[in-house]
Amino acid sequence: MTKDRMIKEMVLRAWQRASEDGKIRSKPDPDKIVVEIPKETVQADYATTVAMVLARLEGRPPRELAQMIQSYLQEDPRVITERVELAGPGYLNLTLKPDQWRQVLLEVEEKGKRFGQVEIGGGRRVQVEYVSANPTGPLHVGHGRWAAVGNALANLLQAAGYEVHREYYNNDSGRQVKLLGQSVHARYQQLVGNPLPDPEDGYRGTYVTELAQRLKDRVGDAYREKMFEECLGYFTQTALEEMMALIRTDLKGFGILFDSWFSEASLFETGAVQNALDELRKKDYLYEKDGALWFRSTRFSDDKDRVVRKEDGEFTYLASDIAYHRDKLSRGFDFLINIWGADHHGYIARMEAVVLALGYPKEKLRILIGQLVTLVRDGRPVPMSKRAGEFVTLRDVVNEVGKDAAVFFFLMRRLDSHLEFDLELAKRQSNENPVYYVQYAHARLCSVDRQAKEQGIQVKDSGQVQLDRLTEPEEMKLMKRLDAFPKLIEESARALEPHRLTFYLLELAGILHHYYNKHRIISDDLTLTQARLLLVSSVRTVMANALGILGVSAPERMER
RNA sequence: GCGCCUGUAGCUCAGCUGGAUAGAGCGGCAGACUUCGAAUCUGUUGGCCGGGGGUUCAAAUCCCUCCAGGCGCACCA
Repeated sequence: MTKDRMIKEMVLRAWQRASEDGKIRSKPDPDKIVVEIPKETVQADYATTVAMVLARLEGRPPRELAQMIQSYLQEDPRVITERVELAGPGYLNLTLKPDQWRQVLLEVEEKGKRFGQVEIGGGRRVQVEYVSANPTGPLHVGHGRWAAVGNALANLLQAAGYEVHREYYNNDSGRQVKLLGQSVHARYQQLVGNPLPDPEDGYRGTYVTELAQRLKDRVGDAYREKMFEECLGYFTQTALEEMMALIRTDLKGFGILFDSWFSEASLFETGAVQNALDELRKKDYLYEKDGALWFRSTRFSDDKDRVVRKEDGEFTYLASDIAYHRDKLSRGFDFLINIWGADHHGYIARMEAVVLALGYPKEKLRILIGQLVTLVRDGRPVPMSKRAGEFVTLRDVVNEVGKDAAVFFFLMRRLDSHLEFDLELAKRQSNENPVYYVQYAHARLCSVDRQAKEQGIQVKDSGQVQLDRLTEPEEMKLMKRLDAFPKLIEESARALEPHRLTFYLLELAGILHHYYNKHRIISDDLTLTQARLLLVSSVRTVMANALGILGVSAPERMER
């Protein structure tokens, strides 16, 4: 049980007994008890506002009630507190006995990699769909953000006791893919000496030429002078495969793995699109108008109805998206998470309509919208023009700043906050760079460990270590932060906000560096040394666990 | 015009499921290596939490409104 829960139950017992003794009229209500960690200027571990709440219920001054609750808290038979103080307008500030905090070291030692894992998921199954970039161009920086966030979120949910499935939805069908094939076809012709112009609105980046070059390497000039229509299938299919291979390679280089890759084209091949539309038709959610087929999404509070099959007989992407989500929903997940870029937020309403139309509660689908990324170099935004095909790719960024820095930077902001990515900062090897700051802390502790081994210091079994030798304020601070880790996992998972872990890591690293500079871990005092080695070993474990969830490596030494 | 996101220190941002005198990093200024790794640390500087109204014992946090920026508003993906 987490400490704040223990405190909460203490408060509840106090309320209960006050009520039984007739000191107050109101019956204990756990929902009304708030236990929180007070701000740092307050010298206490926990604070509760229960007296202020009671003041309202009882119509009496909060401080008077606080005093009364305080006396009950002090009488509590299961004493884990050292002090209970009354402060401000009616706060009760509780300070735990130091030994309560020291226990966390034994727990970290015992659980190791599993320390921090919680069971709020209860084995429920969640699917996270992220990146899902169109295979018509390389991944750009924004995709990097969704990749980092999606991966970290999946890891986080796993740590919180969910069973997680990661999926990439591949839009390998439709006009855009064909256009890619055509663009590659044109560049291919140019490469083999047939000056065919690029198609109107075609893809123009240098990657198109690269794809054409690969194709040429494979088939020579076999398709020279052939019109696109004659070899449409070959060019489109090959371009698509090459593009997907590039995307997979980039993601792998970024440390992102998926459990499955779902093909949009397969939805047409298996008849899934037709089946999905049939279901909607049966429910009277489809109708014909102006030669097109419409989904009655306004029935579910969308702004307007949406076309699923165009006048020319082609299906819109919405048709396959309906089929895709129907498929996902049918797989029995407890809920689905989609991570989309801000440029797609206009589709939320219609997707929610789809979920409802298919007969599922809206809560089955949680769409997270990520705001866009601005790259900054030397204090100036890096211009990105997709039109000219001159955007900075994810690969460029990873090559420049490294995988760990990129992932960490993508996770340094709340998802719905715009992200300014400073390339120079991400590369800097100093304390200004947050990712190095954290990794260095971990490496430093590994170094201490090596040092201890070299000096032949006997590492005792954690149960044998004299924990009460740990008395410095910095040591208490470290143990308190370690203790907070499982709760952090729980809250971050609940809020679907992996970025909280980066802030936690920065804070923990800060306390550690401070501690390291002020106190020597290895000294002549053997029992103290052993206690401190256990402490820093726990810090190291927790840092590694948190970094692991983020998808950032925890190096044992830093390259110098 | 409508919708979503954002607006907090010079800069980049936490805090937003309401709680005490609003935090961090960077920058600026002044310091610390004979030390287990100085890729580190210490001190200091810095705020009408975009403006206005409301709800509450209590508002950066919730509601309304206005202003500013980003992104959307397709029979494109």
